[in-house]
Order: sequence, then C-alpha cells, then structure tokens
Amino acid sequence: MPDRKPRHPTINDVAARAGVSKSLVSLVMRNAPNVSDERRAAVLAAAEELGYRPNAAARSLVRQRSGVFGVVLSDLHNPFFADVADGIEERARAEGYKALLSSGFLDAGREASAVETMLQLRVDGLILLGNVGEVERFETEAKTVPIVTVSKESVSDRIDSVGDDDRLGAGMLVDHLVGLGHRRIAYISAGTAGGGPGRRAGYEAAMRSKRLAGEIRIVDGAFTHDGGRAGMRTLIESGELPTAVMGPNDFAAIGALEVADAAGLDVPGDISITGYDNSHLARLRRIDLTTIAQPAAELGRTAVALLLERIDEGRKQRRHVVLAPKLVVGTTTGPPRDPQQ
Amino acid sequence: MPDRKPRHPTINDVAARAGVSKSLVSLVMRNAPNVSDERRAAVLAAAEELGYRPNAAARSLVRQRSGVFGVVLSDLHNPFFADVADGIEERARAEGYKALLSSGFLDAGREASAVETMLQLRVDGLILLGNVGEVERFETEAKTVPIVTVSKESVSDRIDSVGDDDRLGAGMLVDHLVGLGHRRIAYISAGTAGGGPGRRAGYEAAMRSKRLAGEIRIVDGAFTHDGGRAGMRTLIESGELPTAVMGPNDFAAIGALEVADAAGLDVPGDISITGYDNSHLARLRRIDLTTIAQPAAELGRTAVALLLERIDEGRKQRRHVVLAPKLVVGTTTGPPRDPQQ
DNA sequence: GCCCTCTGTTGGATCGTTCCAATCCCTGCG
DNA sequence: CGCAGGGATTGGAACGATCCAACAGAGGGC
Repeated sequence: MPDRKPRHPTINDVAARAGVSKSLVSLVMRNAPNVSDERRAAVLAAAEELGYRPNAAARSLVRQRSGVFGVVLSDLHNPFFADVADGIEERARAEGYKALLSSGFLDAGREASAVETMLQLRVDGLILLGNVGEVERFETEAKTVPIVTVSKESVSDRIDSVGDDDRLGAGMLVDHLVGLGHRRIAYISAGTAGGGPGRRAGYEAAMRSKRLAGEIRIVDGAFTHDGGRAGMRTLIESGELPTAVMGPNDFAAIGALEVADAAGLDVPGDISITGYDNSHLARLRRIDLTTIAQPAAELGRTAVALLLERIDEGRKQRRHVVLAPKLVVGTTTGPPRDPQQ
Repeated sequence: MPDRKPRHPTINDVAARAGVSKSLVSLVMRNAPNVSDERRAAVLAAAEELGYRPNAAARSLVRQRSGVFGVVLSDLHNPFFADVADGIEERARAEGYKALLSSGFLDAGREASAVETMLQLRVDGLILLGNVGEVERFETEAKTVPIVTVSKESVSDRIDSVGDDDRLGAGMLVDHLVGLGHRRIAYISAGTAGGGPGRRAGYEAAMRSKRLAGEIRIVDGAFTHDGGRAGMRTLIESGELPTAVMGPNDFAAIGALEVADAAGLDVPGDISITGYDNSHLARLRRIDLTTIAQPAAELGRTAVALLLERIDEGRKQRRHVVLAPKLVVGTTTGPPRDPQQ
C-alpha cells in the first residue's frame, strides 16, 4: 500500500537528524540554559524540517502533570457560561495552563461522563460550570485533583466553589419589585442545577421578610428558554396571573417574556419580568431585561485562582468565594397597573 | 509531612490487590472475552475499592490513538457554533469518540495555539469551526491528522470542509429583498473568517445578476455584535442610507438592528435588515430576523463523518460537502417605503 | 601537575498502559 | 495414554517523553 500515513516524528528522529542525543533535544525543546548555540540551532532546524511536535501524552505521563485545566460546562448555549469561560481561559493562559472544554448537555449522566473523560486525561484541575448533578458525586475524585464549582456552592470540604451570592441577588430583585409596588410575585424554579437552589431560597426569604409569605408562588421551569416558556404558560393558564415573575436566569426569563408577548400581555404594564446573569442577551435593546449582573469573567478568573492555590500552595481546606451581585434595571419591570396596598 | 496528596492508583495497584497480573487487569478494563468470571469480579472489585481510573495519556501513548476529536471554535459566544458543536458531540459519541473543545477567541494567533494544543494531545481528528485564520496554515499537520473545517471552504486537498452554500444563501437574501422592491442594498462585511468571503461574493454576484452592480455597497464590520454596530453606524453617518442592509451573520445583524432602533429608524419601514445562520437569537420574538437557516447540527454530524471516512476507510482525496441553505423570513424585512422603479 | 568546579552532553530508568508471544491447564479424541 | 487444541493467564517489550546521575573537557587556583 503506497502512500502510508506518515507517523509523527519523535524526539529520537530529531536527535538522529541533528546528530545529538535525545536528551539534548529534550533540553532544547524545553529551552533549558546551558546548551551551546550551535547545537541548539541544529536541533531547532531538525525539528522544523521534520515537523516535530512534542507528544503531550508522553510528556504528561512522565511529568505527572498535564498542564491542562478541564472545564465542564452544563450548557454551551448559555452565554453566561461563555463569559465565565473567557475569564477561565484568560487566567489559565497567564499561568501557563491550557483550558479544554466539554459540554454536559444539561444532563447529569453526560455531565458525569464528561468529567470522567477529563479525569482520565489527568487534568491538573477541574472546573464545573453550572453543573446539573450533585457536586458531591465527585467527592472521591477530589482527593487527587482539585475541583472548583462555579455558581453552585459545594458542601464537600474537598471541593471549592465560587459564585455570586444567589440568595442576596434574588432578594435584591424581590426588593426592587416590592419597591415598585408588587406583591404577587411568582418565581420560575429550575431545579438543583447551578445557582438554582440559592436563588429560589433567596426569593422565598425575601418574600417572607417583606411579609409576603402568603404570596410565595413557585412554578416549575428550567434554566433554558423552554423552561421559562413552560413556567410562564403554567402561570397564564392558571388564570391567576401574578403582577411580576422572576426567572431563574436570563435565558428562562426571555422565554417567559416571549410567552407573555405572545399572549398579548404588556410588559411591564400587565406583568413585570426579571432574569439573572445579565448575559448580553439581556442587554439586547429590544429585550432590556431587569436582571442581576454576575461578574462572569471574574468568576472564571477566581475559579482558576482557587485551583492554583491547591496546586501551588498546597491548600487543603475548602474555600468558598462569594462575589457581589448587582441589580441592573431594564424596561421589563415597572409599577403594577393596579397598585396593591 | 502528613496528609500527602494520594497518587492515582495504577493498573499494578489493582493487580496486586486482586492477586492477578497487570495484563489481566488490562483485559478486564477493556472488557475482553475469555476472562473467568471470578477473576473479572475480583478485578472489578479491587478497581472499585481503589478508585482506579485508566490513565488516558498512557493508553493513548501505546495505542497510538487517543479516541478524542478536537474542536476549535472561533467564538464561544456565537450560538450558531453551539448548535454545530451539539451535532459534533452527538455523532462523535455514537462512534465511541470524545469531543474536546477549545476557543480561538476570534484571534488567528490564539486559534493557532489552540490547534497546536490539540495536535500535541494527538487528537484523532480536528474540526475547525468558523476559524479566523487561513486554513492552509495547517496543510502540513493535515498529513498526520484528518482536519475538517466547518463553514469555510478549504483550498488544500488534504483538508476537508463542510458548510452551507454561502454564495447561494446570500443570493437568496438579495433575491428576497429585490423581490420586495429594494435596490439600494448594502452589505456589512466580516473579513476572511468562516463563511465571510462566500457570503460577500454571493451578495455581489446576485446584485450584478439583478443589474444592480451600481448599487453594490460594502462597509466594514465583523462577525460580532460590535461589528454589526460599527457597520450600521458607518451607513447612518454616511448620510446616504440604503433601504436594506445585509449582515454577515445574525450576531452582526442584531447589532445593526440595535443601532437602527437607537437612531429612531423603523425596521423594516425605514430599513430592512437580514442576518445569516438562523441562530436561536434570530428567532427571539422581539427580534424575528429574516435570515438564512444553516442546518447546524447536520453540519456538525457531517464534519465527524468526514473525519471517520479518513480514519476508517482511509480516504485520501479531499471532500467538500455543501448543504442547502434555507430562507427564513421574519419581520425585519419588508417593502421599502418609497418603492424604487 | 593535581584537584576542583563549571559547562555541556549523554545513556538509562521511568511514567502507566497495550500488545504479543509464551506458558499453563484442561478436555476430548484417536 | 499421548497429544492436539483451546481457554485463561502471564511477563516483557514497546510507546515518547523527562529526569537524574554520570562523565568529558576546559579552565583556575595552589
């Protein structure tokens, strides 16, 4: 069979061509000092001619570190995660690490399998972005690799986390709405993924502290467009429309917004809608959602910093970093038509 | 120093604990036949107890294949790429491969470095999604790894590609606009990335075939929100507003839309706007962009299929697969206010 | 002239797997 | 009873890098 697929040249091929030992090639590749200029040049030339490229698998095997951080994000379509990923990559690169991503497709099983892949690759650190499944599943693996979750507080003391204060953020939205005169404020819930539980708890707590415990109303949804749609449909079909609806994130809030639009409801006249994340989706002029801004890139950078603390400084005890959320008022909220006393 | 970080257990640790040879552990792990039930059970139990996880680096080193496809996407924020990535992952998984992603951050240098990382990892195939740089840079590496570009036709005969017919798609938009009565149709260009050149060429060709060569007008932009904004601003500030503007993709078109809105222009009354991709952004009710639908998931699946043809069937000659674009009419296009003869 | 240091270079062991050939044990058949 | 054949198991040689101890040669100091 002619035209066999050429094999990758190895360090030995380069050594033979440059007339030096493989050790010297290795030194040149890692550009170590104490290599004579002529040999260095010869090795580089040989490598160039052969199209040599170090084999990361072999390197990682002997060095016992891969120089890679794995990022498993729950949903590639959520722009908020893209912002966080930017922050991760930026910081990782600055520290000499690569970031490799994998999607969990909003499914606990596929998420776990993505994590498994990363662990088999022996990543030097693992970042879970808005993961769907229970963080504690990875308790055991955290003994050998540092793991950080973003937007979801971990209760394991081997797993670090970084997020904004979801309870506080949700509370700020309730305060904002109540300040406008709302009382019947519903919440579209999104299960246990990411900041779901915290936001929901924040909503409930804030409602209670405003003496609106009786008005607490939670419908099922999800962190997706469709999830928001479903939640809003439930509310409309119930016949008892609240005057305001809080979505678990921007994505879902926009779904809710669309259903409201389609039902002929005026936003915010008939109903106010809020999101969470301040993704650039929310900032589209025609959407202009009232929402909570999370410092996405900062979240990403911090996640990397937490990994580095464990790797370089050998930190052993858990850290949970909480960043401050910020209210962003758009045009999807306003006073209710008939102010309630 | 107490509490040393535990090392990963190896196949030898499992073998010792189960009282068998490492070879047998290897056989069990790959669940080979001809292993007695009792030994198999013993090995699995030992592996479980130790939390054994195969080391992908070691495996890939000896097997000379990693079981991984690398995906370098130019922009994590572009929802169109997320759709394509879904298709890639789906098909890869079905074929027993993993897909790992890396972002090129819309920068040729960082893109090249992401590709380099993938190559060092010895991925079994590489997919470039809407890449910014010249595909031909990777001509040499394509000798050892199959490479497919999505949304950008390659002129190298070692690199396959899959995309929709950008020229045709752009032509369909021109036809649509001309059919509505438009003549002064401008195009916001986005350089050489992804389908840029094809779409632009399609626009120019269609204008000419409609005998509107004299109306061809191209302003600089980019495949981003800001790129579309800048293009639209240029048009507005020129004082000579066209009656229709075509964006190079949805993202940019929406940026243009926002600038038009902000300038108090009625869309489509004063100006019609079109995009490209039919990303779910375009389908937001409040946006409802006229655009061209690309079969995103199908693009992704096809990209994987092309890799597999090279890997499994040893195909050597180049293939370029072109899928059919489809016009999706929204409410951002309509007849011009003063129909031009 | 001898020893010591420093610079530059080298071979061999090693990382954790897979693969291959070799071995061992058992069963059935002539 | 001997032997072929098959199933189950094993040790050792890869794979392609890094790291370490060792060493050659050039000066320098005494």
